[in-house]
Amino acid sequence: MTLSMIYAEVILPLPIYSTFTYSVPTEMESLLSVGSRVLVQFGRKKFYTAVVAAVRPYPPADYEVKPITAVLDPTPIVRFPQMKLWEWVAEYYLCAPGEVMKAALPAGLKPESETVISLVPDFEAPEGMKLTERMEGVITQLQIGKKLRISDLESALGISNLTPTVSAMMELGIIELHERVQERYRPKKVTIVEATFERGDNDALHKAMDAVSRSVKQQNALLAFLDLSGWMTRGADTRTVEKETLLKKADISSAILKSMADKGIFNIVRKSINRFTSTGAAHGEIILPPLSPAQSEAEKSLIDIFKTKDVVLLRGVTGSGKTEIYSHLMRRVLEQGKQVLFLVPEISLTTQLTDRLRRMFGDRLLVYHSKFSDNERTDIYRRLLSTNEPLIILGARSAVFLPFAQLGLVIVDEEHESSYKQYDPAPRYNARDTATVLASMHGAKTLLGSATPSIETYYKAQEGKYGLVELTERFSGARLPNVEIVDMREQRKQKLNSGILSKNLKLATDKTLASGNQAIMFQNRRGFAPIVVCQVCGWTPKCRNCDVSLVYHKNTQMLRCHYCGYAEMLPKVCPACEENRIGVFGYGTERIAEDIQDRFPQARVARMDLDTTRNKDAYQEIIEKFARKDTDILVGTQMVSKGLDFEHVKTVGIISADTLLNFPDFRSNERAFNMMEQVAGRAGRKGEAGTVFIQTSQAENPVLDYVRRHDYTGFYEAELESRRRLGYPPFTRVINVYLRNKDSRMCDDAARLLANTLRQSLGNRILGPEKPFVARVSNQFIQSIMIKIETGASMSKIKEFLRRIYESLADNPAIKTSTIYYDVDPA
DNA sequence: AGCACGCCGACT
DNA sequence: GTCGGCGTGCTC
Repeated sequence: MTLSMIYAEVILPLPIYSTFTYSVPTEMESLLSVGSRVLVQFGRKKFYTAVVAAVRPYPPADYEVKPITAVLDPTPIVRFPQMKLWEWVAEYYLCAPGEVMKAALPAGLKPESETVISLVPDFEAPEGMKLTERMEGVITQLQIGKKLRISDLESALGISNLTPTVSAMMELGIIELHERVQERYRPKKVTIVEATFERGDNDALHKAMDAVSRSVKQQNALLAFLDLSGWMTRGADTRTVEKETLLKKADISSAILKSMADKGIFNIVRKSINRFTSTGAAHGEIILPPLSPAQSEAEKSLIDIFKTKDVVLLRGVTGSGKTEIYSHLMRRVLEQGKQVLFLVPEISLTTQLTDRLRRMFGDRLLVYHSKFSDNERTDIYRRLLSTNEPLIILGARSAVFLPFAQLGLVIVDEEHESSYKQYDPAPRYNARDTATVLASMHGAKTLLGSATPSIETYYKAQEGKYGLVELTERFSGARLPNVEIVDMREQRKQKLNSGILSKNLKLATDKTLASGNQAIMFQNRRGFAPIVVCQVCGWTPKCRNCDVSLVYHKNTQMLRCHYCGYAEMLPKVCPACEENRIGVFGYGTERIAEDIQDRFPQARVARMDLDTTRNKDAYQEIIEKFARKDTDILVGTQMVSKGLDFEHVKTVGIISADTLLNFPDFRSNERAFNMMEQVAGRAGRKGEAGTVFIQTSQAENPVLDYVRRHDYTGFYEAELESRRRLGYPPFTRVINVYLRNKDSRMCDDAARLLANTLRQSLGNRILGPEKPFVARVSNQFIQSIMIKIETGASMSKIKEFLRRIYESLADNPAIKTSTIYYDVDPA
């Protein structure tokens, strides 16, 4: 060990609350810095990709270190402000740095080693060596498969733990192990068609023309090629066209190109797209539709307020045209040569929005979300890493972790959306709040947009911490929908309703359909019937893994758990009493769609929920069909409430508001108000106002009246007062502590002990423990404790405090066997 | 998270 | 007696 040796502290993609130190071999020193990706051996055999968090000139005092195996990239893959953001997330959301790393990097940048097993080439068994049945099995498999992972062997042999067998066989010298590190990322390859002659070589071109004169298809191909390559118009470097594009344009098969290649007109080559260099995207003027006077005034105020505030809330009623304002701001930022992060909830990343932005910003727009393949995400990551050019990144939650070079603006649309909060797995971060931190690290501004801002955000705006701009009118004179609260108790008493439909909603829908318009029916529950019960003995089916009732799905005749996905057949007779009297009650979207079809036999009814949008394009298809007016009535869950623009929707029915209003947590009112206001916003976005019918059996609930009057501020004030009284956010910060144990008793004990200990120092800031709504998931029992902390308290002190408490209890068997995790600022 | 090590019950 | 299950602790 030389004196000049340096040491790297690295983050491993594991849920471990510390970094690990490795020595840096001298030949790697110049290649490595903070943010570098390295390969390290961790434990006896595993290799992981790690990221260098710090470099130090001295070794750790109390243990030996291993050397770094390899530096994986010539330059760091985590930029400096990004690394700062990782640290902030780990600190604030009480999670391990490795968990942040996992969320932040696309899988293509995190190769892991896998152990593969093979037979020792010329192994000869000594006389009388007896092998176990398992060993024989392993040998047979390896003779077929040559090199296999342990997990492959386990699944092939149907055995769960082969490790001891494998070690024994190693001892005997029958098999050997290898570590195989695989970079999963494959650069994208395209097939290119290239002219064999130079541009300007007209002789050659004419020769080619002659050569194809006897085939119409080949002529088409050549003409299409000249057109696509801009042969006559563009610069001299245009000798190539993507094969795929050419085939489409000329409407030919690849056999045609093949024969032209044989004639020596084209070369056909496979080539990996070089995306590590700039594509020279940012050229040309950005043309945007002009803003209305109200929008343009809002834009002016935004720019003005940004001079003094880093974060501004834009509250604009649905249909007030926030997207146009965003576009104009984004253009300004691009023109300053800076980048924009445009965050939207996952579900809003439909082509409706992407297409619109694409038309405005062309290839200055990059889209990033979880439906993309990992290779595509890795591409975008590397692309950003390699460039400083002004770009807009439109993305869902995880886009906050991309390697921005110089961010000028962050926009968080629908900032109140709870899907910005990740719950499982860790890091349990809120992308909206993380994005404002990211912006401040870049010295950039943040714009939060919503029609119904979260209570926390609006409070900060009221307090002057954030700026505030409000748009109270809908764009182009559209009016806010009328809202009618329908008391279903009254309907039933007077027998006005037909099943789930009140008379009011039924009549309005009839009228809407008759006038050639459309309706949306909302129900916040999927499946056919959420309640299944034996009418003789009261038996009801439960999930075998989770503590919830199963929901009946009619089209598959299955009972499903909506938490873990477990499914079983609906039994013919009750398993408890063997009577044939199992009844199904309540309404999910599946049943509502069926009912609606019965009531409006002439209407074309479609359903949109998790079950009908499982495959990749289904969501898009349902929306497009509805937009084309090929569907008259759309029945769906909250999916129908998200940013869809349909001008012919005249009637919206909220089939039952009751389930929305009865959630047992402090955000229940807020969620209900937002949800109903969003759904209502789907009605009458152009021209005359639509009507929204809210059916409920608690018509007197004040939340409904605020929705009826579209009175956000009234709702806000009432809700804020109740939060103040009960000590909930924004007056405190909530941290939920969860304990998980596979033994129900142990779980209870550990939770009680932890809660009592916390209570000793924090008193009535501690609530619980209690069983969460779903108290058992995947065979693990869960308990939760709520901590309400003063808003000013420092996170590092809280973290330290929780760690101390845990240490003091670590010897307790119930605590020791429980998994404890935290959810900071739960959604 | 893996993975090794060490302690207990059900089989040749 | 051994094989193979599972609980516990460590990894730079």
